[in-house]
Amino acid sequence: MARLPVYQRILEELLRSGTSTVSSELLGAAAQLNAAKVRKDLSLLGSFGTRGSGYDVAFLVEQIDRQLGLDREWAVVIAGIGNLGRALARSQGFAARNFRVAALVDTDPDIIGEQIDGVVVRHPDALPAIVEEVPLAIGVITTPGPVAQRVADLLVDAGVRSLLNFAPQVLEVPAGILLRYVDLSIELQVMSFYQARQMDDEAGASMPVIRSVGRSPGSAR
Amino acid sequence: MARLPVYQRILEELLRSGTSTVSSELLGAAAQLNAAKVRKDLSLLGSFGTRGSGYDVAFLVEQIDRQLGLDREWAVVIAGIGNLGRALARSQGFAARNFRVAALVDTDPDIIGEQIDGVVVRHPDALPAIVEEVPLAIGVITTPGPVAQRVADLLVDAGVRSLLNFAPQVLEVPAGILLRYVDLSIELQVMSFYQARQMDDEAGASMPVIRSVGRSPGSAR
DNA sequence: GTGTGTGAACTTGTTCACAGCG
DNA sequence: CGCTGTGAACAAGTTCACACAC
Repeated sequence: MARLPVYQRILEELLRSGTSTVSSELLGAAAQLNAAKVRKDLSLLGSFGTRGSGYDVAFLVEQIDRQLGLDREWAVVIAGIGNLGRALARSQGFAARNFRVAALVDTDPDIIGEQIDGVVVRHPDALPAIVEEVPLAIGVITTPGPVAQRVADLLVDAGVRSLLNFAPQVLEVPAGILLRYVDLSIELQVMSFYQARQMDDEAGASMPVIRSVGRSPGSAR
Repeated sequence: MARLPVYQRILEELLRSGTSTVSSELLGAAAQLNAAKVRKDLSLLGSFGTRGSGYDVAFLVEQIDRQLGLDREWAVVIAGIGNLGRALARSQGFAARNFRVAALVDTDPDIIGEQIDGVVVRHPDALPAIVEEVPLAIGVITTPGPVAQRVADLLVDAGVRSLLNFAPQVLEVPAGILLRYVDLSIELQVMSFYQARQMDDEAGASMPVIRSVGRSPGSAR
């Protein structure tokens, strides 16, 4: 369920602020969804709530972590060390959780050998060798579009099972490989779509309907 | 509809390769969804297909562009000129379509004044003045989490109607403001969730194929 | 009383299947 | 005859409402 990471973030925030118990109502408010949805979601992890008081925050975090597979460490490889790849390599999003940037690859000889946060950039040809050191779980593609497919193939051949694609390119991967797109251009287009509709609505209707367009993390989100 | 930008990308690819007509079956295969879905989606833009032959690629692109509001230019402001903000400012995702990076803001005095692709970084206090020059449509938040809410408030006050948030922070905005999250940490967690399940399943038999595009949003997103 | 867990109603989105147009 | 457009069946996801545990 795509909402679990959202709950998680909120729960950790609560933990830091010293709250030990939370109701579905509260959690829902923070996640901007209703209490029933929260309860349904959490109930399918098991019955962890206490009727009358709510959920134990620390325990819930632990359960969600386990469910998300965050009790293991995941080795991440970033392919394409341009502006975006560099930014991601340094990003806190990886470091904060059990994701470790284990490898960086690029084809540019000027970039190979460079160190980013202690990880050396290597040539994609080294992927088989890299995998022998550390089994890579997740590949992040931040190359230009035209080479993205080739890179994806290399990563899959090297044994990577999940790909997160930032390149503006629809990729083909074998069945069984998990593929997600994070596409800036698509995000922007979706936004302009809603905004255009909003403007049209305002121009057209004599009774302007305030349309609160829902947020959506992940499915994205 | 969140799939329109995906169709668009494929259609433009087809245009470049000189294809002038396309069936729902083909488009579906390229977008990794079935033909019926494609037809349903396209039918609610109007009846643009020709029975027996398919859709005219160029015409379809134009219709989708109009529907997505890409026939107008959208002024984008990026708030938070760190690694990610810089990468996005230089990104092709903006330049390629009718999104123009009209302003960059940051609070760091060392960064203010810097030029990125011809746009000068200014202080957020200048937002009202910036809006007077160019009405800003979309705000992109690439600040650290803790200041994201403040920045969002500033942007909304300045008249920005849509926000794309890269900060690891759940934001609150007034009704009527469109808010989307692109959260690396959440993307990774979703991946590890599926991958963990996949590993667990492999004791069993099935190989689930999970593919997803964009996000979410939505309430997801 | 308070807040979970869950069946049952409802809504939204997807797939099927086929009539009808080019 | 091929492929669209669409109603009708189906599935998934969301909300409601309430019994019941604490």
